[in-house]
Amino acid sequence: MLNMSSAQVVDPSPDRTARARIRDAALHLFGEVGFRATTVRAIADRAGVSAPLVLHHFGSKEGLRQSVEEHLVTQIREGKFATMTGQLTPDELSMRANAEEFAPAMSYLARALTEDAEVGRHLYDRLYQDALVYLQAGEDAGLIRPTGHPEARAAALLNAGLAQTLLRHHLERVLGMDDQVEAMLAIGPPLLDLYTDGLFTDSRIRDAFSTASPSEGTQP
Amino acid sequence: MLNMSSAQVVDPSPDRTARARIRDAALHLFGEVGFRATTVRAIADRAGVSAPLVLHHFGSKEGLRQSVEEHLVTQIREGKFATMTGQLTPDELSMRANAEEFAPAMSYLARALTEDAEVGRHLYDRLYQDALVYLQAGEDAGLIRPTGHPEARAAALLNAGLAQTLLRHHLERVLGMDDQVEAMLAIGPPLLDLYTDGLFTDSRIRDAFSTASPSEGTQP
DNA sequence: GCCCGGACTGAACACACGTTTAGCATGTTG
DNA sequence: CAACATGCTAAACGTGTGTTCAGTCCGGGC
Repeated sequence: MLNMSSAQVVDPSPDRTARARIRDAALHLFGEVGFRATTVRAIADRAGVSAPLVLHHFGSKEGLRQSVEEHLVTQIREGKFATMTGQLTPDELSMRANAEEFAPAMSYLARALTEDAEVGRHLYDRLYQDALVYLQAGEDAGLIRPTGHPEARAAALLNAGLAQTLLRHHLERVLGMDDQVEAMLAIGPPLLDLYTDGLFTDSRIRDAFSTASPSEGTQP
Repeated sequence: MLNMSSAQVVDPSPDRTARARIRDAALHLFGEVGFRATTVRAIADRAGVSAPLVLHHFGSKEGLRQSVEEHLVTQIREGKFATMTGQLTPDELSMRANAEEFAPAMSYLARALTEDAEVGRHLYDRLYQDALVYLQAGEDAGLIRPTGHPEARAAALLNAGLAQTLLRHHLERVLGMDDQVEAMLAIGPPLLDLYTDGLFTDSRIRDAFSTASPSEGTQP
């Protein structure tokens, strides 16, 4: 908010239509600092246009948000953003490319997930359905253990995956990593170990919970 | 924001000092809708006082936030909020009591964790240290599996636990639960199974990742 | 009684910001 | 050429909101 007026006019391709530049600028700023903290003038500055032009094209700041979100919803439908749940990882290079390309959208969606925005619900529901069928397919193929609570398991695992994106800044900080990709790579092995062997050495802890009360929680 | 002026003046104990009522009202509203979206007048209404009195006691809206956060930091130091990472669960009744008592603070801190607020870093660092020593103690006691990446594992598990709080609204929605405690109880068993047996039936998936590249990620 | 300081209020101020208005180019159509 | 639409801007307007001002009430010390 301080030197918002002096925001650099990033014009990677100055020939693109002003309307597109405005929408990109809005996505970037909304994702970075949030909708309310972003001023129409800051969006205009970043897109290299005047403030009234923003409203000329989108009617209002709220209309601009809706346009941004509609664009995101189509991308959600196309199955992008699956990487938010923990990288599917072809290789590090493509991870970096993906992270860079979708960083603004990811920031926006991360924000939308923790507030109760329509687009956040949309994304979560999609990822949840994906997780359900993915886990079921793994079960059918004999790769994933069966469970008596498929919905709860899918949701819990989805949350665990999303958390690595939502809390990426903290992850980088405590692990001393320089960027998100590095941090994601660092937690890969321990997560694979967790998913393969579990965390406990035996069933004593689970037994303790199941005898104490018929259903219970867990620890870090 | 609509009928913010008609916010009910919740006065559970009208004898408490105005200063305390103001701080409570601020914590509640900041946690509910965020700092920027909360007006000084709304805080004053909720506390049953006038807007200038808020500033008389705390200097400015920003000063009020700092006062709120200082109060939270002392509570963090006292080790409250450990339940954010997945309930330690004495029993359902105390879970509900705890959830109710700390709901406003939890909302505030959940928000602080996903933005990059000072108090959020403070909380995360504390929980991370707790997780590290907790897991190490479990290892020493022979209950937790050893790992070659204790920091990364602790951070990843901490995130997974926190996610259940950060994404509680989505969890409730997709599982059709009525409140957070119910949802937490629902994911307890699958998480215990995950921690006890793992998710995969054998090590094929991990092997595939370790042969493909020396370090890699995961799926929902 | 008098004074002083602190809690407290209604009214007003100042600024930020979304939005509106009026107008200027430029290109296209009749 | 006239008429008009389109993309765009500078300037101004109106409102919401943090903050300040001036003053009231009240309790305690002298």
